[in-house]
Amino acid sequence: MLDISPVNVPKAADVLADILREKILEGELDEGADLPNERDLGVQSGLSRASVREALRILEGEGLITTRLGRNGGSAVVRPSSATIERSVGIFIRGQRIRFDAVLEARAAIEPPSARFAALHRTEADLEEIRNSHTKLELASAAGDVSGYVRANLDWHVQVVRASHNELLIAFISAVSQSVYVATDLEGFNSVQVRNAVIRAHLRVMEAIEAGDGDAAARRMGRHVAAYISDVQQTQQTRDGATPKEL
Amino acid sequence: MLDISPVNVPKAADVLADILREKILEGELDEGADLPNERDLGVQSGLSRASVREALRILEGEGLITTRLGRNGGSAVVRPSSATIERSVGIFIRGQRIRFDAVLEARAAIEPPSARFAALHRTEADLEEIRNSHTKLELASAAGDVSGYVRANLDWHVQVVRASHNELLIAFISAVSQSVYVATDLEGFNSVQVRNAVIRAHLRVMEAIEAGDGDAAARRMGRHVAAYISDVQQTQQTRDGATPKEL
DNA sequence: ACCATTTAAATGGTCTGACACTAAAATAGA
DNA sequence: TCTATTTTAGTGTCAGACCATTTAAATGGT
Repeated sequence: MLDISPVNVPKAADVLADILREKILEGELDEGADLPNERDLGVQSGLSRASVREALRILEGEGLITTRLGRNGGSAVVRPSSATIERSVGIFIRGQRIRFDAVLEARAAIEPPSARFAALHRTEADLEEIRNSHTKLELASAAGDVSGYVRANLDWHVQVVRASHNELLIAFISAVSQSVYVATDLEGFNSVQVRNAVIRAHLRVMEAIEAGDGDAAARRMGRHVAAYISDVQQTQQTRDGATPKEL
Repeated sequence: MLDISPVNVPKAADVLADILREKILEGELDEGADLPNERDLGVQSGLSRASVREALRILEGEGLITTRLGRNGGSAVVRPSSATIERSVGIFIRGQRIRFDAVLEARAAIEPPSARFAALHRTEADLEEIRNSHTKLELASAAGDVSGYVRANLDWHVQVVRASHNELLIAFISAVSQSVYVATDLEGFNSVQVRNAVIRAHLRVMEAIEAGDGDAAARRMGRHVAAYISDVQQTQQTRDGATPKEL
């Protein structure tokens, strides 16, 4: 007797989405190119408009197209940005109940090597951005604006990684930072000592990046994030005992 | 006169998807829970079945639900896995034309600290998995099966990161490895010397992980990936001149 | 009573056709 | 020429039907 393995029946919308995705990623449709309107796509593909719409919605979810309303509307190809990664990482963290510690650990893993690359590849414009973020940080700290301080802090770290000019690391750090921000307990950073220590650490890292000293940048960033993590952990323990924090 | 900024009109499907997503991530609907069928969801939400389906398709794309056909079918909540991250990273790399160098650089950044965590957190089962992967690597290398060798090599690296027990780092490395594999030039590993050097490096890393020596694991892994990258770059240069490789 | 077979129900997948809404372009009016 | 209006090309949404698939229930044979 014939032994047929379970045949996979792909859905019409998936098939169309696969075809269009490949055309986009292959470069046959480059950025800004308009796709045919939904009715035409239906006629061309032999599918109903409903299926075509589902396919387009898939691609939109993947960040490959945007769809505009009204005359001259329709779907146009866009470059997938790190936003897609950030979204999926955010969902992953929340959905898997990744422990906050693990998120910080990932940050601690990525940032020192990123700082090294930043020291090696940074441009003058990059330094400018990093200094700007640091200035905001100092201002917020002096003003006692804890929320602004936390935001500026995260932004500084993202800017440093940006200077590495490695788009993947930038995307990862952005994704992780997003989640760090929503979970960071603002009260933990009310201490002036902690804030001042952070500022001093940032200055040392910036010096190394400016000097193009990759080893020093990585080493100092490593110490800085390690100190940050132990601060966070201490704050958590004094506040709510041994309860492991979840996102 | 009143000055109203352009109001954002969310689409029906997006609104419903937002609501359901929040219920899922909040834990109100936990893993395995069945959503109402599409018709009921339509009645409950006051939307048409088409809009409901679009909402469900969004959630499916985010890896939050799966949908089964037939009687007792329907949509059920699932835990978002790293597969979602892998997909978005893959699309990002291809869509942004991230240079192969940058992908390798990201790997080089993530793996050494991951190896450190692996040394600190690995279990006996982890060691077993790593050793298994390494055995496959040696067999493929001895048999001259270059494709199998490359696959086993990537698998070994993923297993090491797995031993770190940090789900985020695992997801990142899996995502990146996926892309490394499809872009790896097999011919670069035709050299027996290169393959043997890799095997020796793996052995040294494994020793450190087994011994729980985080510093050594990170250091050795760092040297290993650096050597790997310079091998790849040399192969590329001797073959096709200065053409930068894209994914 | 037990097992194999057939039937029916539940549910997602797809199609058709219509109308509503939006935003840009064409047109008309001053 | 400039502004207000109308047209129009497109997506957004809906309603309803039918198809396809899976499984539970009914049926029947032993």
